[in-house]
Amino acid sequence: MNRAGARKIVRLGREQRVADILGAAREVFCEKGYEAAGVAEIAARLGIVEGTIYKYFDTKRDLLLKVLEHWYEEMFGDYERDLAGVAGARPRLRLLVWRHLRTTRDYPLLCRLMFREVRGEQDYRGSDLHAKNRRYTQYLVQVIEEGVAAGEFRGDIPPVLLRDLVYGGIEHHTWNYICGRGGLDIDRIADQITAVVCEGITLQPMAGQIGREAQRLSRIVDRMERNLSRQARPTK
Amino acid sequence: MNRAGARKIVRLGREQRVADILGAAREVFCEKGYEAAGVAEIAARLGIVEGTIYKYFDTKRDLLLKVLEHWYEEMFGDYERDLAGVAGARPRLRLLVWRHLRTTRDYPLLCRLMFREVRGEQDYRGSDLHAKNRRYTQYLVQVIEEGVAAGEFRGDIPPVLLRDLVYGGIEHHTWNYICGRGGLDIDRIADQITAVVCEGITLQPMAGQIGREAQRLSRIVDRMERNLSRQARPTK
DNA sequence: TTGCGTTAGTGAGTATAACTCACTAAATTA
DNA sequence: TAATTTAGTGAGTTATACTCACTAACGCAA
Repeated sequence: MNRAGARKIVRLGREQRVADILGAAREVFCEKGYEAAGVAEIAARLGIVEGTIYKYFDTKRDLLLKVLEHWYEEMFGDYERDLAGVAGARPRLRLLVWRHLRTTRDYPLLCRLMFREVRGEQDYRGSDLHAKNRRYTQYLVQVIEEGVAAGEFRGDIPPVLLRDLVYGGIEHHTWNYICGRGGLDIDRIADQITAVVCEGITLQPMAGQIGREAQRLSRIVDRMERNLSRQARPTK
Repeated sequence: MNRAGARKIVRLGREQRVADILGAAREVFCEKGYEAAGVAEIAARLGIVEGTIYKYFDTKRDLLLKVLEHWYEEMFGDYERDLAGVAGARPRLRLLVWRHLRTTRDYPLLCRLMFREVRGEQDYRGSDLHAKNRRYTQYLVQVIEEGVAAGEFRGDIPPVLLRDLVYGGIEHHTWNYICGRGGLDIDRIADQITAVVCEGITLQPMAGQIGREAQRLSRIVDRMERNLSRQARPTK
C-alpha cells in the first residue's frame, strides 16, 4: 500500500515503457558514463523503481547495448543514398571519411560509450550491435574494392587494413574532442586523411625529373625536326 | 593469534613486497582482465591478505597503472639505439611501425589492458603512464618531422594526424589477435602500412604515361641521330 | 639477552550497487 | 462483478573494493 504522499503508480504498455527506459538510459549513460550511471537513477527519472527496468532488460549492460543499437538505427538510412550521388573512388572514400567525422562531431558522448565501454568487451563480439557496426564499416571496404576493380586503387593492400587505418585513426585523432577538449574541423581532417590514404606522404622528385626530361627531349625533337625539314626542303 | 595449521607470517622489506605484488598483479590482470581480477586473489597468490596490498597501493586501479608503468620501463631503452642504426625517413618510419607491431605480438595481454582498461578513462590523462606513452609515440612524430625537413615527406599533413592513423590503425587491425583470435604477420603488415602512408593507394596512370612518352621521345631522338650521322658522314 | 619502538601484516567489518523475487494492484476479459 | 493477467514494487541478497583498529615480527640500544 502506498504511503500518504507517495506517487501514484502509472502502468504503461510494454512498448512505451521500453522506449521511455531507453531514452532515460541514453541520457544518464551520456551524462555520467556507463560505470557511474546507476540503474536506480535511470528508474528515478521515470518515476519507477529499479526492479521495473529489470523486467524489460536482463542487465545494465544489455540496456547499454540496446541504447546504442537504437542509435545505429537512427543513423543508417541515408548511407546508400549519399554514396549513390558521388562518383569516383577517391570522392566516395572522402565521403565516408567525412560522414564518420560528422557523426563523431554530432554524437561525441555516444561515440565515447561505443569506444570505451562496448567495443573490446567479450559480449560485443557476435552481438546485434557488432553486426550493425560491421555493416557500417563494410561500406568503406566496398568502396576500396570498387576502386581497385576500376583501376583507380592499387590492389596489393588488403581493404580491411585500410578500413582499420581509417576508422582506428579517426578514433584516435578525435579522442580529445570526444572527451570534451577542443573542436573538430571535419572538412580539413577529411581532406588530410583522404590525401594520406590516396597519395601518401612521400614527395616524388623522380616524377618531376621524368617530366622535365620529357620536356627536354620534346624540345630537342622539335629542333631536330625543324632542322631536318629545312635540310629536306631543297631536295623538293 | 594464528590458528593451528595457519601459515606463518612472512615479513618482507617494502621494496621486495612491492615488486612481488606488481608481479602477481600483472599475472592476474593478464589472466582475467581488470574487472574480473580480484584484489583478494592477487593477495592469495603471495600468501598475504587484501589489506596488505592496500598498504602499498591506494586502489586496485593504482595497482593496474603501476603494473603498466613497470612494463613501459622494460620496453623503452633500446628505442634510440635502434633508430640510430637506420637512415632515411621511410625506413625509420617502417622501423617504428614494425617495433610497435612486435610489441603487440609479444605482449597482447598487456596491450589489451592498456587499450581497454586504461586509455580512455579519466585518470589516465595526466598520469605518469600517459607521459610515458606520449614519449613513446613522439618518436614517430619526430621521424615525420625529420622527413619533412629533409624534403622526403610533404609538409601539409600534421604529424600528429599521421601518428594517430598509424597507432590507431594498428590498434584496430591487431584487435582480433589481441583477443586471442588468429595470428599476426608483423613483417607483411609493417610493409603494407608503410606503403600506404608513404605512397598511398592511388595508381598514377600519368606517371606511366610520362615514362612511356619519354621512351618514345628517346627512340625518336636515337633514330634522328642515326639519320643525321649517316647524312653527315659523306661530307667528311 | 632483554626491552622497546617501528612498521609489516592481519582480518573482521563497511559501503555500494547490480540483481532477485515474492508480492501488490491496475488493467482486461469473461 | 469476479477472474485473470501482468506491470510495477521494494525489501533483500550478493559480491567486492576498500577501511581500520589491532597484532606480531624485526632491528637496535642498553
